[in-house]
Amino acid sequence: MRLTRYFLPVLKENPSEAQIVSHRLMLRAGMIRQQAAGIYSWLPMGLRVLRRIEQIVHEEQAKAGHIPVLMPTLQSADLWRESGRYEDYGEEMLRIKDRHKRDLLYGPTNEEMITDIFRGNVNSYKDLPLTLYQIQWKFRDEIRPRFGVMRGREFLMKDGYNFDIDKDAAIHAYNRHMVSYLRTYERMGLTAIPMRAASGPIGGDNTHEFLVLAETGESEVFYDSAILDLKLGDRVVDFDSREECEGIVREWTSPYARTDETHDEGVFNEIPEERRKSSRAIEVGQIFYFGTKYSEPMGAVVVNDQGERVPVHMGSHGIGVSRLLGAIIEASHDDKGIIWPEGVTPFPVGIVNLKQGDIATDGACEALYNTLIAKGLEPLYDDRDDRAGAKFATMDLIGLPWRITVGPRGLAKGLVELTCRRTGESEEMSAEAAVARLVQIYEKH
RNA sequence: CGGGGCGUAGCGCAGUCUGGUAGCGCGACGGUUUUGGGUACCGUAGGUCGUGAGUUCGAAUCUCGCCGCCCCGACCA
Repeated sequence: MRLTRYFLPVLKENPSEAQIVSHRLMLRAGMIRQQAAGIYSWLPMGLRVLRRIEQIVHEEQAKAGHIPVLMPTLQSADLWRESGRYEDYGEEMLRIKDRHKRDLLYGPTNEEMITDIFRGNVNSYKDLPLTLYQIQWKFRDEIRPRFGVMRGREFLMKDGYNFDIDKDAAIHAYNRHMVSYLRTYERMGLTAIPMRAASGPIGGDNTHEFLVLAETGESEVFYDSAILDLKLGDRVVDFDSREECEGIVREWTSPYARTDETHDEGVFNEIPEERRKSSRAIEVGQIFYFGTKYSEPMGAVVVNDQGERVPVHMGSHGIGVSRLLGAIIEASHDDKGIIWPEGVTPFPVGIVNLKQGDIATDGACEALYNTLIAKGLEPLYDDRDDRAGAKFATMDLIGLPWRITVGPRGLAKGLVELTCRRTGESEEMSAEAAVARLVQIYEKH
């Protein structure tokens, strides 16, 4: 993409509405604009990252054997009356009436709807296990939205629902989700710690939240620092294997890690002191097993291998997709701007032309631009007629992990400069070598 | 919802106390200059001062209502 043909409205100054760093940077980097309290438009740069995150979620869900669907944002109140949550959910649920005065609501979550789909179409244990998920906009009418997309009222969420014949099978689904979530966050460059949590309005006993450590987090967490050393890395996981999933879950849930809601000072104090940590953290996902809480009242039953009608065991699982942008920026930025991890960056690399209008630099940039596209690494090419300083400042702000600087000085020696946003380190090399290096870096992402 | 604050040009702000018809910086646009970290100078455009009513010869400024936004708290992916 050429910057002169793109839509990237960056701000030099901090908008007064934004308090925390991720919110400020998302506004300044031209990613989002607020339309109402807790409701945002996504501009091209923000949308690109949002789509990257969605793509990673989809890919990891597919590996775990989960099936994508898409349910509407508006739901009939009748479904929620069946589960009893229409009354229970409270003011946070946005209620709407259509022209026939029928009660609708903008879905804050979809347990009822997915259960309705299930009960109308699945009758036999032979169709289990089944896990359906979607990535869809939700609305929760927070009393006080804040922190930009981290605590918006409208938010994009991956929500998934597993249907299993019994508790053992459903626990495997729970474990499978934990493993796939760990992989998902890792690919986004995040360290997300699974922590025993409280279940809230979804219900159920078995639940973990995934938390990213950050000073601006809304949760207070306590953990054994040993958990930070755990990595899934390139490990190939057989998601059908109960033993393997259970083993990974055991490994990740053995070190102490809890939110303040479930924190136990006594158990915590048994950890060696140097590993005893507390911090603020951002919740970026949660998984639940809640058994037959919805299937029983809503009649989601299947016939088992004995010919008996039994309610299915269910769980649900969420990833805060739009919130993740904020969480990633909170975890990865400096005083100049955002630093995107390679896995989610809107563009893999930026090209800075230091002398726009110069035949040699323009030509070198064009060639580099086309070569990178041909390699599947679409660059953001700053082809504006502007000062070097202004171009560098924009690149630093929007946070592309790599930058290639092309100027007459280097070109005279046949060299360009490859700069790492995270470390600030630069290296002069031929354009071919820079392309080869980038191809190598992005092979993993 | 309780407490606090704010609403003036795209962004950041001054002007409000003490009424006289709107200004600064950045940005945008045009030029000259400059050219490896937001260059300098000249010029141009852009505002029904959130909104409605009232007071007044006259309201960004005073009064009342309404709307919106931000911060702290309780609540939440």
